Amino acid sequence: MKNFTKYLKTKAQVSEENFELLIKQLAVKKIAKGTVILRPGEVCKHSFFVEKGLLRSYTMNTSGKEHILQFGSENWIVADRSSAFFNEPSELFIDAIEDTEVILIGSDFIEKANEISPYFRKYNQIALQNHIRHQQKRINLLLSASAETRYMNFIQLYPDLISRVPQWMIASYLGITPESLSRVRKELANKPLK
Amino acid sequence: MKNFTKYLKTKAQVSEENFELLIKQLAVKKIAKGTVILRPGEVCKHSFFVEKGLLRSYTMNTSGKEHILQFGSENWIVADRSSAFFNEPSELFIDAIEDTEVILIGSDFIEKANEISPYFRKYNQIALQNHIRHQQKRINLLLSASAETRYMNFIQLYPDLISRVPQWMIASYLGITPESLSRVRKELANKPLK
DNA sequence: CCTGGGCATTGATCTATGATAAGAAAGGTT
DNA sequence: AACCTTTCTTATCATAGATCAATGCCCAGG
Repeated sequence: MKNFTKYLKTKAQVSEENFELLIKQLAVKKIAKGTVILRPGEVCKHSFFVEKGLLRSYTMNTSGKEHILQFGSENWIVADRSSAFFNEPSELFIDAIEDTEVILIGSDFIEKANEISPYFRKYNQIALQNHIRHQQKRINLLLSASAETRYMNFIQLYPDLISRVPQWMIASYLGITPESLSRVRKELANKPLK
Repeated sequence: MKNFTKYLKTKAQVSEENFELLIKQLAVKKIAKGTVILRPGEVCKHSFFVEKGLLRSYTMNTSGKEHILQFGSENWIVADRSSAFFNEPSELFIDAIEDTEVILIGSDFIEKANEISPYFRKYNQIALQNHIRHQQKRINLLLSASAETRYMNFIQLYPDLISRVPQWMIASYLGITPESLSRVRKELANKPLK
């Protein structure tokens, strides 16, 4: 829980004593690589704070094709926000790309934390706004940029993920086929300008 | 201010007396068709509640191509949330597609409303979450669906906009060229199954 | 240390959508 | 009504990226 502790104390500015109160609401869980922890139809009852490892959320269309919405490595929170907030059945899968350790954050925790720390509420607000900003950038990229540009953007945004995520998943995140990504990479290798 | 009044009283459950207090913070503004009310580099100091008319927000890349992020007709709020919240320079344009009447909502208003009505804060939260959900759906569509599918989705989601928004703007929203949209429409007209 | 199943690469097509260009239609303005 | 501008359509050609198929690679488990 080291990362999460740090997260709470710095980002949400939770005091030592409040911290003691809060951690009682939490559960830690180990998730083996490949394990699915949320699937369509289920309500997303927890947000998953990644202590260690790597998660992904994705949709699957009727013909079985996956489309990755988010990766979450250490210190990221992965969840279906809509499902959790509105208490609706999710349309997403969430599973583990690596053996992963997560902190389960339920609504009870959120409520308690909101009561206890005014910063927590504020930090949550910031997190939501960041999410919106991030999604907006992604929409804009999808509307305007070529596969190559999107890939370069990905590299810049998530340099650490390049080596941890299989290439076909990156392709899925970018909205192209693995073959296309392979070609894009080849072309980039040839013109190593800069 | 009729629409906005209704909006405040129902969605944010503001009482009559509080309402009187709040409206002092507000300004109404008429915006002629084509007028730009936010441009890149400026900080978005107001959210625009559309009383009547139609706004759009969009980006423009270096070669002058526009990419529409949002339309906002009656009862919608249009703004650059990131710029407003984080007090950063915006990267968006906002302008009027029709002669439009907006309510200017500044941060002073938000703060006051939060003080006065607990529901207001809550409603704001809901609005943010809705925004996220909506963006996520759009990302998923852009990742997975053809131009035709995206267009049909648009029709279903915004039936009223089809007649009010010029077709090339819809194309821009969908991430395709006006010519392509014209083609898509032609094909849809030919196969009027269902 | 073999071996089999994901992954990545590569090549050969195929297809949806882009680019360009031109004409037709639709509005607004005088 | 006549005119000009903007929007929409249509046609042709060009291209990014998809699809299909084959090969090689790697490394995880027996």
